[in-house]
Parts: sequence; structure tokens; C-alpha cells
Amino acid sequence: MTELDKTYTAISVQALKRLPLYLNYLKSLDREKTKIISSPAIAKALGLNEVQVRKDLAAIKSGGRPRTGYLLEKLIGDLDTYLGYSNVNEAVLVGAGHLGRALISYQGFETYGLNIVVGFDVDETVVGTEICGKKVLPLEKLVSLCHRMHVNIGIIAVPAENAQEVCDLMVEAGILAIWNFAPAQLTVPAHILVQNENMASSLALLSKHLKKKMSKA
Amino acid sequence: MTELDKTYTAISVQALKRLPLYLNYLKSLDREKTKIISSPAIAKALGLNEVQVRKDLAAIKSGGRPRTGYLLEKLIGDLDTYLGYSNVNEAVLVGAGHLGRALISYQGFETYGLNIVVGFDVDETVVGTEICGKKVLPLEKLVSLCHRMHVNIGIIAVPAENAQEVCDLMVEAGILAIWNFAPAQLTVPAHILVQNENMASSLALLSKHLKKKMSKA
DNA sequence: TAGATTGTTAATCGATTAACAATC
DNA sequence: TAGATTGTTAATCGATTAACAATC
Repeated sequence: MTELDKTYTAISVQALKRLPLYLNYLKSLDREKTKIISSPAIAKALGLNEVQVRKDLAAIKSGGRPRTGYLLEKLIGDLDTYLGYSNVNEAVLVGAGHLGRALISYQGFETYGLNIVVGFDVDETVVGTEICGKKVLPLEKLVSLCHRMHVNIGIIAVPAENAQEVCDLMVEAGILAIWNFAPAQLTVPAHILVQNENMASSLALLSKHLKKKMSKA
Repeated sequence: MTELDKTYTAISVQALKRLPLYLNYLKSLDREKTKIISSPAIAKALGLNEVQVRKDLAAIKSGGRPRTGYLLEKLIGDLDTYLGYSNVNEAVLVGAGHLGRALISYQGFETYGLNIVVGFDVDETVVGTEICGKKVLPLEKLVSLCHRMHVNIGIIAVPAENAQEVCDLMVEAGILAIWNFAPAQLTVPAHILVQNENMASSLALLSKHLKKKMSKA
């Protein structure tokens, strides 16, 4: 990574992951009543360290005021802009099984600027149907459609054994970021980001915690 | 954390999260053909560092052999036991909206030893219905049912603004581990684990990556 | 034996937290 | 001014990776 890139990504991965939490919390506040919010207040509400909050917010250059805090309205706006929620990102999804259907019909993503425009599957019984108004097309059309519509985000919700081939298709289709729900490690060119939504990892943590509790009880 | 606790949890959170990846990969191999697998081979397949793999596997005490590697069958068994997938954990889910319905109907969790036994909701139009054979009950029955059935895992799939109250109910119901899909930071007693499935954080990473790509192009 | 691999100790890297000057 | 807060530098903590002895 060059020096230039460093200034570019002057925020850590961990900090970036926390930004949506701040934004979500700040948006939950009553902007009529609360004009200013301080880092200790945010930290307390979210169970974080106040220095961490300040450092994270410093990265988005929203400029707080000593003694008072941050201007709520401005902070929300800056977070929104920084996270890119203001401009909607279009995505395609492959795999219209249980999980895929859920993701397509889940309304919550639009809040975060993600819009799933179409689904793909190989199963002829689901191809041609609609899920919440979104069409399900045959997988063969993935590459041409992505190119034509300049879609940059691909969501993988297929079984682990088919994940890599779908991934390869997405790369071919010019997708730049892949959100992978399959429990598989994907191999991609360096410029493409794979974000694993690793439910198995989460379950491992839960399971371990319970085992510990049980053996103690 | 006491010295005793340290030996107890001699594995790091990050390492624990990787164990399911190893298990998943090992299970995908043909056990007839492959009797032995080495850490460099696992590392290469999953795109990890081989020392990291060895260190992670050392924590589960499966004992590899210098020059050859690990016995595949034994390693799978040990990982399975360590992760607690062998004994199924029963869970309740609150919130039968889009996401909740998806989670209830998703078959994949049983592989990881998680069995969602029943759903809860406050909406009278969904209470009494069934989703993939799982009943949806009124939220008032949560506490009594969890106590009666000794359920230890709770899944929260309600909007952010209701997450804390549902969480409090779960704590009252004796739940020990909470899998939280709501974009909210939950406050719980120290002995209870909250595992946040933070889709907003993942989207933040995707969004940032794309923004960078775009500005460069 | 020579060579490949395990398991562990030491060095490095990155993220969090503590300390503190600057500010209003 | 006194006091609360920001922003940054230094110290700490935890995880990853490099180095290497032990093993078969």
C-alpha cells in the first residue's frame, strides 16, 4: 500500500464497521430536542469507549466543539455522506432459495443505500417468477445484464459448493464488491472485495459461550 | 479475567471464528481419498497463513504428525465436538417479519447444531400461523415457554426500536446467548452473550470499497 | 539421513485505551 | 476563570506472522 493510499483509507476496518452504529443511534435521537451530542454520551449509549468514539468521528472530519460536542444534524449528514448511503448502490443476487428470497424481500437494506434490482437462479421452477416485485432470471443472463446496467455489487446466496463458480461469473460480469452468504472462502482478483457474512462464525461464538455456561452450571 | 478463565478460553475470538471455516472445508473433502491433511494445504485452500492454521488447530488439541499432517477423520470429529455442533441447541426467534421468516425457514442452521423451535410476534395477523412447520406464538408466551423447554438461545429479528425490550424479555426468560439481527446495541447482564449480526457494518465496508474504486476509475 | 511438517517462542503489526494539551 | 469536551500522541493490549527447534 502506498503512502497515498494510506491517507485515502485513513480509517481502520474496525472503525468503519462502527460508523453505521453511530449513524443509527444518532438518527434515533429527536433532532428537535437534541441539537448537540458529545462523545461520552454516544459512547455510553453504545457501550463503547469515549476516546474510540472521538477517534472514529475524527476520521470523518465532522469537527466537534470542545466543551459542547458535535452538532447532531451535521454529524448525521457527514456520516451519511461518508458511508455513501446518499447514493443508492444497485446489486444483483444469485440464489433464490430460502436465504436468497429473504434477502430480496428484506426492506431494510434500502436504508443503507442498497437496492437489489434482480435475482438469478438456475432452478427452472423459480426462474421467471417474482419475489416482492423483483424478477428472478436465469443465471446465463447475469453477465450481460450486469454489464448493461453497470451493477457493481453481487450477493451470493447459493450453497457452498456453487459459490466459487457464481463468484467467477460475477467477476466476469464486472462486479467490484461481493457480499458472500455462502459458507465458503472465495478466490477473487486483488481489486475485488469479498465481504463474508459468516453466520457459521457467529454460531461458533454462541455455541462456545453456551458450552462454557453449561459446564459451569 | 482470572488465570483459570484464561486456560478455559485459551482460544482467541478470531481463531474461534475461523474454526467453522476449517470444519466446512474439511467436510467438503473426499474422506475415502484423503486420509491426512496438512496445515499448508488447509491454509492454501482457505487463503490463510499456515502458521495461523496450526496455531488455531493446536487449540483444539487434535495432534498433528510432523512430516505428514493431521488425520482428517479425527480432525473433523474434534472440531465438531469443540464447536458443539454434535449436540443441537434449541432456539426461539422473535420477529416474524421478512428477516425473521427467512431465518426460521432457512434450513442451513441445523448443520451448525441450531434448531429454531418456535417463533414469536406481536402482530395478530401472523400469530397462530406456521412458517415451515414452526409455530408463531404471541410474545407474551415467550418467558413461560423458554423456562418450560429450557431454551438457551434467542434470536432477535425485530426493528431496532423494539430490540431492547425483546432482549429484556429474553433475559427474563433465562436465555443465555442472544443472536441479534436488529441494528441496535443491546444492554445485557455480564453473563449473557450478545452476538451481533451486523449487516449494516458489512454494507459500510462494501460501500466504502466501491466509493474508492469509483473515484479512482 | 534429508526433507516436510508440527508446535512454540519471539517479533511484528494493528487496534484500543490512557494521558494530556488545546479549546471554548 | 473553572470545567467539560475535543483531538492527538504515547502506552497497552491482542492477534498475526516470522523464526526455529522437535519430530518422524
